[in-house]
Amino acid sequence: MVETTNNDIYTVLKERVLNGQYNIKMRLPTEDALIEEFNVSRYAIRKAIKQLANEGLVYSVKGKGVVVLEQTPQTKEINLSLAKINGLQSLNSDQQIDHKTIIADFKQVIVDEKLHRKTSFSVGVPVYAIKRIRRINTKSAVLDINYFNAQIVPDITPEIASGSIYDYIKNDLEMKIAVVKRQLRIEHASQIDYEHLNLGINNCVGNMISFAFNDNGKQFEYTESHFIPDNFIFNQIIKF
Amino acid sequence: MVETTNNDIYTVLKERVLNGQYNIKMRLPTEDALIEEFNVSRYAIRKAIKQLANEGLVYSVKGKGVVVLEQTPQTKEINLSLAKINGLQSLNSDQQIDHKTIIADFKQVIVDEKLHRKTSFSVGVPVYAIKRIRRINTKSAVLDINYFNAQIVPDITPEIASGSIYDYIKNDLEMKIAVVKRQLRIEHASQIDYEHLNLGINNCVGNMISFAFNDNGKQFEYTESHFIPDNFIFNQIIKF
DNA sequence: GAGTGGTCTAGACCACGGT
DNA sequence: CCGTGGTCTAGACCACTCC
Repeated sequence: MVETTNNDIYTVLKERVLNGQYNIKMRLPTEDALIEEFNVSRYAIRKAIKQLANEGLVYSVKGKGVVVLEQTPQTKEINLSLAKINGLQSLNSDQQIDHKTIIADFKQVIVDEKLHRKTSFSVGVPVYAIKRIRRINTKSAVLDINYFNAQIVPDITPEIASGSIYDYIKNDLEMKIAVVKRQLRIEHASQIDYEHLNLGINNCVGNMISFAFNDNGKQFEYTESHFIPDNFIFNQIIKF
Repeated sequence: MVETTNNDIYTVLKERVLNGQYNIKMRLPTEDALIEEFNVSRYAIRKAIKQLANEGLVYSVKGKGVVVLEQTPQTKEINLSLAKINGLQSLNSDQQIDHKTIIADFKQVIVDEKLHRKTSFSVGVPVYAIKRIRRINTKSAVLDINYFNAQIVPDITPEIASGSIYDYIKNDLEMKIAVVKRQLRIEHASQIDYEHLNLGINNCVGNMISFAFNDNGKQFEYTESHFIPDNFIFNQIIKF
């Protein structure tokens, strides 16, 4: 996520926005003024501003200027979490939450027609089918149902699965994860959810479905993450 | 969302990607090749590719090229829905779904400390507090709890609220909506949800919380949209 | 009409991937 | 090493906002 030296411009501007240095006018200085101040080209300035806009901190209006969006407690949190792109994603990659992983199921299967429709892996492809429970603060909070294409992600072991498969992919296989496409739904809890999750009185789960692609454009993973209510927040910013 | 004439490059490339014209190599032509073909500058080409990347259709790799991501039935849907940015958002703005709006509550209140903490509107500000039920296919599917800053969005009437408040804001007030920040959670259903929604056997709701800002950076809306399970899908693309 | 951001061009150098 | 995309500069013109 971090790039060259001129990325510093973004950092400085962000700090100023968060500190409220521009709150009097609710505007950033003009691009020309920033070009002068940082002594860089317009490209560099615009890139920094675009990054701020992507985080929902500012908004550029043609003919007017770059508007600073009101800072509110809630929205500050949103900014933060979006900046770090954490949230549930961390369950798949690096995580800093205190948690424990339990393997409920681990096997290798061949994709049939039914599994094909669900995962969109081709029929006949060998995949690892893994079920894992994530315990967070002594609660079974997430049930991960993973399918990894065994031709692209070979030699997964229960040992690896009990740690981070993403670390294995990145560090051991030295494969680059390019894009993850996600769907999020709310579903009535199924038998398997009741078995593995601490649902309490709730009878629904969140279902985050992920399709992950490597930098050759190949889908190597299909995952359903079923999680219990009241514990997770997803953030999103829509620009008009 | 649409810009200048050279936006056509994006359209052409997108069509080719979706048609599978680049599937043999799983690559786009190099930037230089596209510059030749379209006879434009590198800037224009890169802008078009970036747009494709934002939709999750392609992924640029330094030193390698622009990789086309595998097209699968599921992921195609994701692409589509993201391209149109619909989903639940449509409930706030333009909507094409067959639905009916029922006003359950309509009043004007002054923000107190408690409401301030929830909405992040300043204490003392007059707001419209509106509750609306969205019936979709004869089912009460969504309960919208809106708070609009009455100083920024004045003169809302029940008539306006029974239609589209966003249309009123855009067309009548001629205000520009700049950014909407969203949180999505799954919550145990509350009394008011049971009263107004066709929850069936489910005892949970999705809660989409929206903070909307105009192009002066001012937050003019806080909304909670409570929706029933199994009917809505949210999409997201994460790039690494 | 003056000021501002949005688009676009032409050209340079760098960093990474693959051979 | 070559080819590729990523960053950056300098400068131009256009479209919009606001006085």
